[in-house]
Amino acid sequence: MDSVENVESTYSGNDVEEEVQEFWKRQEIYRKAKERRSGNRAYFFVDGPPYTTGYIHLGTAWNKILKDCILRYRRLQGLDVLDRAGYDMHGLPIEVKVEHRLGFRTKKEIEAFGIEPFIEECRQFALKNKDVMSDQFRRLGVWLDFEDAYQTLAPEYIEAAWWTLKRADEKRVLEQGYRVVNWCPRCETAIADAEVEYEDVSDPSIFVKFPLKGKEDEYLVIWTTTPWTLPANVAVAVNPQFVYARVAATKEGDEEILWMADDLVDQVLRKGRYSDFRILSKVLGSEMSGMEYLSPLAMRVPRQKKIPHRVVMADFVAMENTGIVHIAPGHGWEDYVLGLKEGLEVFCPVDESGHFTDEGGAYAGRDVHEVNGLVIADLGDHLLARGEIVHRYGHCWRCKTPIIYRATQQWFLRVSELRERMLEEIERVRWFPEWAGSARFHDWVKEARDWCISRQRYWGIPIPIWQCRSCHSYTVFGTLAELSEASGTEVRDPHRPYVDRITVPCRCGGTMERVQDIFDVWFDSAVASWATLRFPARREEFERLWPADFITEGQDQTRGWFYSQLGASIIAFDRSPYRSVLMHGFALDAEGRKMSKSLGNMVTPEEIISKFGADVLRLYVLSANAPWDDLKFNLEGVRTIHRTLNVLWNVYRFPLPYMILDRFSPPAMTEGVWDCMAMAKELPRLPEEDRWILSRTASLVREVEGYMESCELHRATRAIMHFILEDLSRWYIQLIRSRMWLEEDVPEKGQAYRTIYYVLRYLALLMGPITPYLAEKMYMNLKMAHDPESVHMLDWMRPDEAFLDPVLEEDMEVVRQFDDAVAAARQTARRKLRWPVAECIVSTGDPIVRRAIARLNRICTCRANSRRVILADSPWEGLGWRAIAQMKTIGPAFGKDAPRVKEAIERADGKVLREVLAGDGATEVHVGDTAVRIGPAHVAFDEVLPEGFTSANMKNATVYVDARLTPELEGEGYAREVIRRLQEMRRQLNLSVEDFILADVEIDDPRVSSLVNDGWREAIMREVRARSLKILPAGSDIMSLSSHELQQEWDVDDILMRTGISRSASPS
RNA sequence: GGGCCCGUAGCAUAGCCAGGUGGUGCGCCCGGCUGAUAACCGGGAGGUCAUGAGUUCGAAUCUCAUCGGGCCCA
Repeated sequence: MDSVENVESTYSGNDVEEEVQEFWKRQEIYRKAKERRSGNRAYFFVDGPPYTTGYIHLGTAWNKILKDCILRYRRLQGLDVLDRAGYDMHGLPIEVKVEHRLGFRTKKEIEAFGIEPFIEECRQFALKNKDVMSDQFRRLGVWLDFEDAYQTLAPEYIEAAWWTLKRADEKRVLEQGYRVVNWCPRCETAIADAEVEYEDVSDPSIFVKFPLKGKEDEYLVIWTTTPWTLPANVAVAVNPQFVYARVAATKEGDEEILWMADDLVDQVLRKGRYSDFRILSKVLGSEMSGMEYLSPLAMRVPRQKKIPHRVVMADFVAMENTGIVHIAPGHGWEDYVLGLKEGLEVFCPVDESGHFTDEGGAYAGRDVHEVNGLVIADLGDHLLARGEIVHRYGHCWRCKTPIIYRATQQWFLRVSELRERMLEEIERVRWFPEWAGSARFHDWVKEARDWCISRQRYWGIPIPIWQCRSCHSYTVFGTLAELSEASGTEVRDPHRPYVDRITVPCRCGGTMERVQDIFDVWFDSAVASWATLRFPARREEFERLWPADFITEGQDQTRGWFYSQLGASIIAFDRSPYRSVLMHGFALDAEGRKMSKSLGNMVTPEEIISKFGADVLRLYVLSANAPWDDLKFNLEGVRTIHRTLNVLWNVYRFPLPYMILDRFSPPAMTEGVWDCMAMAKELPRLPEEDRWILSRTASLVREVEGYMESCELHRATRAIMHFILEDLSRWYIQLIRSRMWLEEDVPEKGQAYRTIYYVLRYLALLMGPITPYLAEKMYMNLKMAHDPESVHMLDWMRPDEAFLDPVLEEDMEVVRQFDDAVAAARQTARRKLRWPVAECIVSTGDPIVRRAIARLNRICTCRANSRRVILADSPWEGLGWRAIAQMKTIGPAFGKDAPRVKEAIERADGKVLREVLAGDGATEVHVGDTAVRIGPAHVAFDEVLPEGFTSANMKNATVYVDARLTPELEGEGYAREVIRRLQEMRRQLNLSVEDFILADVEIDDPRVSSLVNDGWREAIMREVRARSLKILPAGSDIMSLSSHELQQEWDVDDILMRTGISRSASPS
């Protein structure tokens, strides 16, 4: 494998990414990876289109990373993945941005500027941002088709929306109606429920007296936070179930009669500062039906004089405020519905811009917010109380203007009629997590209201309805061709204002013109699943692929894209447009708060990438938590991930120099193609640690597969990281280091090369979907000449069953615990790992521990740096015991002799006493001249370690370490101290692995010097690759030291050592 | 006010569905290793499992209520 190269000593995500990006681009890897799967079983993914506002935030990045990870995985599995990216490019947000840029504040300014130049500005804005965002996504390593992204502004896309509306009309769910809608007075348009954002605001909170018709000083008391809607009042509602009181209330000597809910009398009158009251009578709400009253604003709003105000029944009236609700069907949804039921007049004296019309009488021309104050003033004595209230109020999602409710003429889709079908379809979809569908989405759809799809704006898909000026009949055009044919005009660009100019002759002889409205922008993305297949212009792909196999978006899209798509799809095809959905969480800051510009806690993907690289960001967001939980961004967590990838980098580069030195070549099937099956053949001959890591690898692949199937990406990534850190870095690599250093060409070295090569190839494959750059970089260096060009072109391979060895994995786990226990026992003994010990005893009754320690004894001995590792029963017979008198039982039993019994017990040989008690159950001790009988209850025993031993516990066993030194052990200990210093100096001279040196050592202790020299000189020379070495007591040969290139002094456990080394000139 | 989700050491997370000794990582303290080396490893301290009540022999886990956070709605 002469292609393997050494790599930089530290992992730099950005360097790797730059190189890999360059490779992908030069070799057109993305195209090739797709082509490789072309024609295979299809996997149809639909990208939820981000809105083209120009920057991506952490949540957007997370969203695309999730998509990319899953799609890369599917592609490795051989599926032909349809991965067209998409962009949402119409709508109010862009209009608002462009308005800001042009300095406009009203629609009139836009009209004056001209719709044509205005929408062209919008188009340019969207197109530019689309490209910026695509570049940002690419940098994240996201492989979606950005070249051919679907764009909601494209004519073919617009056609899909038109076609869908035509279906709605055919199915008779399209309706034109006069209804109350959310209205933004700044944007002068209806907005959808989904476009309303709720924020806390302070509003007036007023209690108003409505005079009863034909009565003197008798009133119904209502409460409202929108005084400006009082000029449009036509009724009040009471709850038929509630008890209402007729109260005589006194204030400043005057008495008046007030009606309100009985339970609320106290608090209302307190607010109105009444000094006294008495209840005259009580009635049920239902009995108040039909009572008539007058508007207190009749003098200001002439229209009010003609309105027959009355009391109506409504179940939605709550026991709050006064229990009587002011009803203005022109300005409230519930009011409007109630009005329909009761046949109330819909009075709406407010225009598009939120100003009162002439019908508003004294308020004509005034803004609603201004009218709030005027109304309060005009109410005069009819104002019972006033205050301020902070409550949630709806605002326009784009311009943040408080919305108002207005009754207007709009186009609707009667979604409420489709509710049952939608609920049925939800159950057929596979949801991740399950409750996203069964609970959350289900509950939302259950409440679904009709969808107002018309907007009185410019930048959007024009509603393809042409209506006759004379007879008012209308036609919905489903395609551009239909429109061309009917109008005799070629449709170049189906946007406003171009399509507005097209007229169609009506059957009645009149002329049809397009209705002025454009679509709600949510309707654009609602048709994405077929628009992205270029339906209806093309049918073949639609027939073959639709509905989508998978989509994934944030939890906010429950009411957004999950919903709009389902609604549109039920209308168009009567079935769900997606088969499975992963609902992911929101990106929050480290405190769990929403990221927002105003809070200043935004974290941009760029800042993370520039510091750590895209792979680190990817692995972080994928592993930090379950996809459906909110992501609490934590920089420390990102750093930890970076460290993990650095460990992977070290693991990967560790064997490379040795492989290069030995000209290692992986087993090949045919010339230059790796034979991944070869490993299985030599499996029985491999050392245990190799078979173990191969088993772990096989287990890991299975584990990852399972987690990927259930979208548990956090578990998949954590399993991989655990493997890298625990199994590979902290264990396997440690076990095979010495095998890598072997000079001779021995079989176990080749086996180690082949094994680690195999593991790294698999790891690169597994990590392809997660860290596509690093995986590619590893693969580029490891692959053989005729292997697939890219790690992303490999086929998912599941290792042979034969590799799985659960017993071996279990045994190795025991050994790792043993290893930890030995380290702990050594720490107690203050015996460094470098120093050998004579013996480790594993005392246990557990058959698994016994099996493991026996079978993997070679590894135990080596890891423990012990001459022997042996098994012993539990408790270990080498232990001593100290008898401890149990005064709780001795006291009552022996009375005043107790202290002397205690003394006798503790004087006895604990070990003997214990054996006797265990055997006979009782024995005698001598107290003075008499012998007394004692039993097990009177004595407890403490372990006593033999001199020089320490111990530590592991699971189901105790490890005893004999840390006593012998001259032989001491010699090796010091020898290893010498080796370590000479190696350190080699490093300082920057020598490479194969260089030789000349070395000399002076030890300031004649005994130690001769111990090391006599037994270990040759071994030291071998280890440090020395051609010559003198080991002498201090002062014997200073000249030899001073001649060296590098000299150093060391303090080794209070013994002074001087060392000197030089490069050996002779070639190796 | 309603629906869904979340709350476990300084921080982040596992365990919860199927009740029985609360794991892990980072950080911190102490030590080790040194041919992966501006790395790596071991040990230790650190927890009212948000709060309160209930079910149970036994609750982080099941139930209810409350508090805090998130998304969505009214």
